[in-house]
Amino acid sequence: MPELPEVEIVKQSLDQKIKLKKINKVIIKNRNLRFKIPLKFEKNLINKIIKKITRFSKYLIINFTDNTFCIIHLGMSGTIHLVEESKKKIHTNTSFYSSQKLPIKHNHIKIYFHKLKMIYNDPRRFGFFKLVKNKNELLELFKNLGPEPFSKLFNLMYVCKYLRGKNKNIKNFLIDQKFVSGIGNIYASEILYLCKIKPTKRGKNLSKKECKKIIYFSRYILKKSIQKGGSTIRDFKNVLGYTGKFQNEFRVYQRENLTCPSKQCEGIIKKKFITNRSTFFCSVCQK
DNA sequence: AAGAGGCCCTGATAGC
DNA sequence: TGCTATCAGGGCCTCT
Repeated sequence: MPELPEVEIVKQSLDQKIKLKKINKVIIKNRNLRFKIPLKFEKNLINKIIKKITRFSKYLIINFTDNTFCIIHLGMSGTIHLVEESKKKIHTNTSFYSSQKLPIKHNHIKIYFHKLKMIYNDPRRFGFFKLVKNKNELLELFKNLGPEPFSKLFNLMYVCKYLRGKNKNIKNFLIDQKFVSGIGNIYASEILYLCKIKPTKRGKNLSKKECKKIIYFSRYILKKSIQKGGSTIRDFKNVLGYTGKFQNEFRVYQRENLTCPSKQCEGIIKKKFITNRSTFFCSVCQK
């Protein structure tokens, strides 16, 4: 469930470890990710040198020195692992399998550098890798995505205007990447809790003050989560490595039937399916 | 055109 | 024990 903060953590660690490295070899075990990996993929990557790793929304972008790019999306279960050539794992990302041990199944892509390899693991195969020829093609791919919460474009006028007259509920707006990009199902519940807004409230019924809160707390939650190394859900091995800590600070997510954490409130956290996605909220203090 | 819902996929878990 | 059903959720696609 990598949302913006988790992808940001992966980006930061990847950038540290593989910047300026040259790709020596690529091995694909399974091409059937969200988008089928073309046969020429390996050949196209060989000898490319990594300039830097950047991120937009939930997308990792490997920038090569020849001004081409490789976009990586982790889908819901994708993880990236870096392994020293001695087969000893030196680093893992933060989402599903923050185990010291490398997962055995579903290691679909292996990219080899000098004394280091990068492994892409993704049991559910909702993620993808895509090579991009130039900056224009990159912009084209992202053109339908709304601004990130941190962007100046995600401002009061934009939010009010976007929600005006809309019947759709605010929770679905928060996870709608055309409205704002980077927020997923977990953080949407957390943001609305801090805003004290009911997830089912229709866009058109939000006051200006509430729109302001949406902006403020979207930024607040994502920033806080990045500071804590993101959230690690279902970390069943629970060992060393780059395990996120923000899941310990969830106020409502997966806290059904617990009391509302707000001091003045004695409500009980409820779970409700909103368009097939679990949503958590306090029915007393969220209006 | 807005919005709802289906679908892709595997693994963990619950219930019988 | 082994079976089946349910849930997890990002994003694309179709249908109304």
